[in-house]
Amino acid sequence: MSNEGDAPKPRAQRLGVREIAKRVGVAPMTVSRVLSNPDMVSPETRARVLKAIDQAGFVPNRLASSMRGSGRMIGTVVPPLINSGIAEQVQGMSDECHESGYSMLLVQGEFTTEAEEHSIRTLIGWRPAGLILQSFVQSDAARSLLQNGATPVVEISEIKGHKPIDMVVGVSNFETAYAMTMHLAAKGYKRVGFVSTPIHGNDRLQQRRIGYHAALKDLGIKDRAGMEVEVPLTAQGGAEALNRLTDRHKDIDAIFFSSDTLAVGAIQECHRRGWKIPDRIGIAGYGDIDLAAQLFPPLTTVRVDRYEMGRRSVRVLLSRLSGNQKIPTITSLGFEIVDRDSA
Amino acid sequence: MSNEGDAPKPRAQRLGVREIAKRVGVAPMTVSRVLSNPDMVSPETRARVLKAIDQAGFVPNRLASSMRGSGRMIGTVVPPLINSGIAEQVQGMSDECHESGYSMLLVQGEFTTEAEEHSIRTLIGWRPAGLILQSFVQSDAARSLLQNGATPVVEISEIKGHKPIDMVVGVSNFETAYAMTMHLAAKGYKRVGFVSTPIHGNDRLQQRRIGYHAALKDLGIKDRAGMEVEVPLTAQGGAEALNRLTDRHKDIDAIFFSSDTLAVGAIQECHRRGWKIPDRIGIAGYGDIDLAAQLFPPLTTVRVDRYEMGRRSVRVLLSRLSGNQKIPTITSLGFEIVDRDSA
DNA sequence: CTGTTAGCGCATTCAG
DNA sequence: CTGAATGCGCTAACAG
Repeated sequence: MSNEGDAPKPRAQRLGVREIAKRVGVAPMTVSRVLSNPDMVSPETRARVLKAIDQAGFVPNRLASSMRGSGRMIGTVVPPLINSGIAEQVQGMSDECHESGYSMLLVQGEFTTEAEEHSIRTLIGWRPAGLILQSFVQSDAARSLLQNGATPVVEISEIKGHKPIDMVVGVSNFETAYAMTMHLAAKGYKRVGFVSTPIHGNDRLQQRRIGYHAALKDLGIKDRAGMEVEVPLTAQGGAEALNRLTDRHKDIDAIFFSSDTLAVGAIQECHRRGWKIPDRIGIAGYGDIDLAAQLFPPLTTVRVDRYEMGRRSVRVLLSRLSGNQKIPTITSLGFEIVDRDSA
Repeated sequence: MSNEGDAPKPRAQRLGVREIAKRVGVAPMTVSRVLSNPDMVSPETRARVLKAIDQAGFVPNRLASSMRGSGRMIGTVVPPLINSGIAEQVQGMSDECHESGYSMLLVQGEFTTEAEEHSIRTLIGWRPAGLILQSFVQSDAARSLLQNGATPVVEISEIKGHKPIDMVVGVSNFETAYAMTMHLAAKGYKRVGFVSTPIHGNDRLQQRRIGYHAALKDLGIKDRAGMEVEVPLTAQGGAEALNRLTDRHKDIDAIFFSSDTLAVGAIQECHRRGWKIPDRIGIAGYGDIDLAAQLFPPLTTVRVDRYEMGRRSVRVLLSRLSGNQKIPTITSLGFEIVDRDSA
């Protein structure tokens, strides 16, 4: 029933290091070395192996390599990509990964405890060399998953008051919002509203809100009810926020939006109403998206280099992977208040 | 030197199906079954295994599973995410993957032959269950990589005149551009310019351009020199295109932008100049991004459901993976000319 | 329903 | 510089 003795074991000639080795007349190990440590192989042998690989159209199996410890994959969980400026970060991460020969496993997660934990489990299942998280790790289950494992973790997160799991890259959202609120005050605005997208579970937004309040307090401005709203992350959300806020308080003179997308929507709404910006109302955003400078009127906003944040997070991770333990646990990128015409 | 006889083989108790099995007192295979075919295991055994897994915080190694043939990873190569509407597609793909228990390996590629080939090689190295490509596969090397392999491939691509590698999901960019050009003509515009982002290597953009020309021809409008420009995919690019086109031809009365991002930029430029839209010039976009409807004035554009395209491509792929061979090779999604006020 | 055997393709030893 | 043996963790395939 089984073919042991005579049949030449007709196993389909699967294309692998073994097969290539056979064709060239060397040991599989030699082929493997050509792939990962070319210098350990003599130039001639190497050339012959390379040629065979090319002719066969052989693409080494990365899964197998990874199982032996040298995985070149990094996993990341990010918030929804649309309208959020996250796309820039992902681009930065992707570029940096690519240049270093890493692949990127991407999971999108919402800001809920269960979703977060599930995403992290999924990623860990693939035994990535490292993890980059943009969700605020809340659940204890998730934290312990991460801390037990030997997988390095970079959180792209709020810098302030955060107990890092491992490494953190980010900006102080508190500072940025504080700075923008102060900036608006310095420009003469007295009654500044604040608009955010859903804050729950997002430490960055939370800190922006706190920064806004801290600035008001330091300015000696009393909190008034109804100066804040929460809307979906869409241009329409921005318009809606403008409407709600200005309905409640006719005297509101500026609004600080926690996202440029929102601010852009609000500005369109002002055009629709025939309101002059910044005369009738000042509008400030957050993120400095591509459109911000081009907008009419140009948008005053907080510039955070999202692309660089993405790149940096990967770099920090890879640096740790290459055995460098001298890496600071926290990397804070700068920010800039970009003063344009909208406020 | 080696411990064979007496030493209890002190292999670090790695956490794996084996270890879990030992703790529960079953065979590794049973644990494996609990993981992938729970129904094949008796409820009690299953419960005990699940409990042990949970207590140990065990996350099964997906690399190992994948090597045995049941990989749940799909690979994708996409153009740059920023400003392109690709983010929506990625979101759709991600959501659909997630719901089906798949993970997504993401590679960003530029539209060059080498980059494309490199990206595809990288992806194939991970032996994904399937591939979704948004680059126009040009190089023969890449095509053969794809065709030899047994990996199902979905191309999100132009529908028209495309020789598919395997499956195709997309819209007819030709038709969309043709329809929009006709639409503009029907609204009375006589001299319509065309603006695109760099077209080279991007079959979708190529087809939009061809569609535009075909419509002009059918309308009996002669091609005039200088009615087209190519600019970077930024709002500023859109403004620049407007400037260049209106400098060349004072009498141009509408511009069809191959991307909403461009159109938005152009509209801002009009505001800056004090030009009324659509009186002084009509502006049409492509994509119907979130902002389009909210813009002042609202943007006339081509609506293509990018999110759905992403979802659909994954669904088509998974359907093929589950053995369904009756899948049509081409899936064409619809489009819609959204007539708003900007043209 | 459960267990046994065998091996996916590569790379880490260690020995030439 | 090259090779042989061994196993990463899991799951088909086949018994029982």
